[in-house]
Amino acid sequence: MTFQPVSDSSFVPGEHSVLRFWSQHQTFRRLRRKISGRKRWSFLDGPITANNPMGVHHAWGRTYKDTYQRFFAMTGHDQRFQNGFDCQGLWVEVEVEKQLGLGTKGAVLEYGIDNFVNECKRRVLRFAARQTEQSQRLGYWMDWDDPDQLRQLAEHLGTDADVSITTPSGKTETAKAHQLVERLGNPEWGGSYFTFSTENNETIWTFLKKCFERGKIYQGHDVMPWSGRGGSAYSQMEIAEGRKLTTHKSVFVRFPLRGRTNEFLLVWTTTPWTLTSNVAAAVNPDLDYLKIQAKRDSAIYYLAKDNLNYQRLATEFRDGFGRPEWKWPEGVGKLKTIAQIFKEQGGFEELETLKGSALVGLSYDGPFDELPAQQQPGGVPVDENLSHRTGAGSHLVIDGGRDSRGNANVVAGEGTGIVHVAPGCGDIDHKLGVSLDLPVIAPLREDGTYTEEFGEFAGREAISPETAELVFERLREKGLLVATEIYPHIYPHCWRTGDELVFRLVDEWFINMDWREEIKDVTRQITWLPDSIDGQKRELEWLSGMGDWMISKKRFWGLALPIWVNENDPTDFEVIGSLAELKERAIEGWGDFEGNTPHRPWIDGVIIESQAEGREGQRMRRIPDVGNPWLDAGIVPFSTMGYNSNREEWQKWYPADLVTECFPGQFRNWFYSMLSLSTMMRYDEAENADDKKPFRTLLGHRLVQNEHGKPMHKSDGTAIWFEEAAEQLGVDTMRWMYLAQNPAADLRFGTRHPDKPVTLQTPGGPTDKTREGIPTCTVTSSPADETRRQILIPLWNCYKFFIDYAIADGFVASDLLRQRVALGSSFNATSSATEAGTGTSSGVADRPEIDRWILSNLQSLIEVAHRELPQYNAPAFCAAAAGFIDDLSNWYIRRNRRRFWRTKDASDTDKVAAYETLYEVLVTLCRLLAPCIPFLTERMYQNLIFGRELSVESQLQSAGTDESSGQQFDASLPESVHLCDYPVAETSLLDSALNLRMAAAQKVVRLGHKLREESNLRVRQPLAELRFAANSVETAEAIQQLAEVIGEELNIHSVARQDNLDSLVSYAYKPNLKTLGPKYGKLLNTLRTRLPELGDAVLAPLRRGGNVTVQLDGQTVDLTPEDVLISTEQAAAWVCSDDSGIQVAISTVLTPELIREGMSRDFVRQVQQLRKDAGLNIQDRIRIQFHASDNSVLAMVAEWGDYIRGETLADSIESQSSPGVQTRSANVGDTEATIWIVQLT
RNA sequence: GGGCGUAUAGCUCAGAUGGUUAGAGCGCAGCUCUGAUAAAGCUGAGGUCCGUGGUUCGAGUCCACGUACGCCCA
Repeated sequence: MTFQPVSDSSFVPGEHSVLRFWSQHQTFRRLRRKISGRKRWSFLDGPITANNPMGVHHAWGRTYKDTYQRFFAMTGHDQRFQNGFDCQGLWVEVEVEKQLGLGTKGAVLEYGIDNFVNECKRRVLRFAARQTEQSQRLGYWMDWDDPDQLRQLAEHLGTDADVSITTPSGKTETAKAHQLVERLGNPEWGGSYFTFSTENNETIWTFLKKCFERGKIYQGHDVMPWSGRGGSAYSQMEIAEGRKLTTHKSVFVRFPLRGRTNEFLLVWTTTPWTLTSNVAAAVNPDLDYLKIQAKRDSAIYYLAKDNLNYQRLATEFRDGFGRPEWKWPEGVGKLKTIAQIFKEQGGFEELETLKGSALVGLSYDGPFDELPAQQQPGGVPVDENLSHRTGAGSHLVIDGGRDSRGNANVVAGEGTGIVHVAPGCGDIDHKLGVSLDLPVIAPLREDGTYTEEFGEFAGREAISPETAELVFERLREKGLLVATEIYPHIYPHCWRTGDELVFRLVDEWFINMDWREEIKDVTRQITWLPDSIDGQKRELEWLSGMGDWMISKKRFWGLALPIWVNENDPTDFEVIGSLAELKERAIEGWGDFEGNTPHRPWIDGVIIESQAEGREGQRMRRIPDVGNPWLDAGIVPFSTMGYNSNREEWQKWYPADLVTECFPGQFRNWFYSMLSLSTMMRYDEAENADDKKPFRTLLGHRLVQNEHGKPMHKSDGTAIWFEEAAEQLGVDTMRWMYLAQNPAADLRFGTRHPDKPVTLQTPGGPTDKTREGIPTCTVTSSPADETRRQILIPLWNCYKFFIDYAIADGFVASDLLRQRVALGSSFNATSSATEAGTGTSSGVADRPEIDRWILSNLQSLIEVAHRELPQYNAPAFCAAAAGFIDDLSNWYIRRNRRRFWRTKDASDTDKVAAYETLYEVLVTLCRLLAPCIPFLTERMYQNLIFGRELSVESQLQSAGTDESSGQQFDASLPESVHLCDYPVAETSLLDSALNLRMAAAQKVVRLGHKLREESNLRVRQPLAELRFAANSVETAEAIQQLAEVIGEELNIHSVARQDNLDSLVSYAYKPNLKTLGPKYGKLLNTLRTRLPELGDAVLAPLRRGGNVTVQLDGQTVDLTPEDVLISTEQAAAWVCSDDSGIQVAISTVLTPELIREGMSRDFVRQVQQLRKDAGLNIQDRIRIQFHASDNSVLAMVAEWGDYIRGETLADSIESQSSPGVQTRSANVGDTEATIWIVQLT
């Protein structure tokens, strides 16, 4: 077998050819066959939302997922390789609404829920196909569905046509599209799981049924953040994600006190529309309030004393609102103090101070008491229990009370200290109202407009500015308006549509989470990585503080919540646990439903009968709500592993060994939902919390940011699409970046330049826009450049170096050698091969020290891999691998180049040892790095083992023909690096003493380079002698053994060991504070100044390991060698330096001989550059011609001609009287010469 | 308002258990090396280790208070 020549790295086209290779050779399928039936390693994929194409932020987690799966496959673990798609929920609806131009819930109803839901399914299938293709480009090996088939299914959804598909497992299935779609991902078919599958939805029913059996499901009424256009309430977690800085027109309004003439409560609000629903006014009884009188109309106002001159939002005006992007809005003035507002209106006078408690109990006239809503007994909607009260009749000053932590709800500062309370419009307001039996006035319908009880406001949209203006207008007419202003604040917005949220009274369904302690116990059983972010603590904190879980949403596309309610009695409801149970209970509608998926609208028509005592036979109808999508994702540890369909199989894979996701947010989303659902699912099956955990280890990682550490946004074109990065940076590069990154820190990935469009060379040909039609743009990334420069290119060049010389030299890897390096030493076949020798003339033990050194380092790296990767610590492995590549490139190969250059000689065992060592290192390194950078390692492996180059060119040539034609491949060797076993360290090759020896030599070299630099002696100038001494015999011997290597590297003729450098250097002494401190305490300061003064005369014995006793300030001080730090200072004609016990001196004397030798090196160097510039091959021969006016050059050539010819493969060197045409003027020593070469054919 | 965390070179960050002249990578400047390298090596400039007190022979490190920023919760 011969190696194929290697050109430059061409990472991206190389990746394309590897993808083709894997596909043609079905490499992944073979891997699965190889590990089938082995011990299991269970990975559970967190579903990716199949609603948009992937960006680079998705690729981080997917790189972890792929790398660890590949690692565990190579270490012989069977796996499921199942990807997941998150399919249901509002995020899909929002996109589909946009796509169809449906702005409101009403528009959706008009379009038809069935059409709408089918469109949602189609969107999911199309983006699942898209993300599948993107994932494949990343090299992510999963049991993927055929993307084209997913698109085909999308096309046929909603039609009656039969569709045929071939499943990933190879089965052919024919049915209507929706019937195939609902079964995607089932164990018999294989492929990704889809959370819209019937299995997934039905398993959530199982969960909800268990909740119901434990009495945890209830219907609640609450004031919830609500989006009018979205027509939906929001959970706490969603609000936190949607906060934005905005401005509102806020208003100071006055409420006339009943029974007092011209006296008012001064009230302030940022939501004028809620004034229509005012019921009460809250004060803090402990706070001081002022009574002031306005000069203009002699009106008397009450307000909190501290608020009168309070600089409202002063810090925000200066510093913004807590995030960089939340600066004070331009064009909005600084806020006025209340005092200033009154001054501008004619001035005021302070009358008296009183406690808030003095105000409690006063009644007042509301601003909109004429509205029917204010007049309606029991409030809006009517509460029968409060039918004796109306809103208008309840206007009292109340105590604002305290929150759960004991803080007052009403505080001084912003506002007036008197808070307008509308229990139908606010969360705290609602709680207050409930506690005081105040009637609730809820003004808004689902679409965010006023109900009919609100007079002229009826039908108006609450959040529209016109509504606010109408409120101001009416207040003005009534003489209640004091002032308005533009007020910036952080306000909740819909996290998807960006609309402002309002607070609205709604009926929703909840899970009572009073079993949180059970979940916390389960949480404690799990390993949370990385350590530094305290994931377990964060999760426990969330679980401690979380409220009940609102699981319903008044939407269309999602889990059909299996809650059936008695049409006559809303308190009579039941949760159905399976479709079988539903079928049994159904009295109406089952026939129409059967054959459809359990989604709206099809399931909505199924009616069952109540079995409640006294209600038997009454009709029950499903609530129209759909479920919270985190239920969909949280159930996957059960649904995807066959909990309901094949319990035995499920037990094999549960719990998962690993889940990994981007963690900000997931503590209250996916992690939370999985923990909760698993705890409930297992409550009646397992005793110990440990048996309930859905996964053993969680690996979280932070966010991908742009290069400046700022978030990337789709909206401003700074978010990088996956293919933009993949085709410009290369996915091996990206993968290394992700893997080497500390998962606890944001990754500053790179920058997209929206103003610089670029054509991408994709595997499918050139393209200048994404599939969605977005122009593709230039992406720059300095971490990617760095990764390529420091890792991938050096690795590639090590490989190219080997191949170049192996070809030039005719080195052929023997079958035995190939077997040994490809199969690894854990195989019997190989160990015998090792014993029998590998066709080489030397075993490892006989190879030079530097060969054994790199092989020893290789074994260390293997050990690091086996230690770190099972602990999911890729950064530690990557760091070690980077160090190894650096050692290989900048020390091993750099120091050994000459061994490869030597002319051909079959008996040159040292040269063979060099080739075999480098060959073994390269192949083993490929196997080690294969899980991390699967493309590059595959290309290298194919050539190193099979002499097959996966280049673009060879792909083009072989297109249409059998790729392997003309090549014989050894079937006994793994066909792909990914079918190899992961390397196991050969402990007999580990030699830590050797590592220390080499480290000492490298230290000497570093010192030598430093000395040359300091004394301005370039390396090409040979020097006569280096002397060294060390503080231990071992170190000195180590350096001595590597003296030749050191001399070569430093270009110094003699490297000589000395007992000491006394004759060349003087010594400086310093106390070692660390050892002396504890012994002498306060004497240390004296010691510090006096000890160096004692000098070599007194302290010399310390250098030879002896002790010294001295008198200082009348105290006896015993010094051991450890107590003193010794450094060197230089003497004449030598320069010296030292580092951790090693001392080095270099002779700086330049003799004429040395100078001529240096000139010869310069001369060679110039010729080599000429060879390179002329593009000569390494074995091409030349003739050298030169012209020099200085005789010293001629003298040098006369002396060193043989050397120059040997180094440069020159047949002759000829001095010319004048410069030639193509010449190079070059410095040779201190003089100049012009040199040119002629190639010999 | 509560809890947690962070503050070290122009940028990004290391700096168990207190110890002498506080490091690395990137960037910058210079030098060197190169028959694999888009490289690499070396040297240099660049630091009130957020501030103030304290403990100690000795504090970037431990303690207290303050300041700024981040995250979580309310």
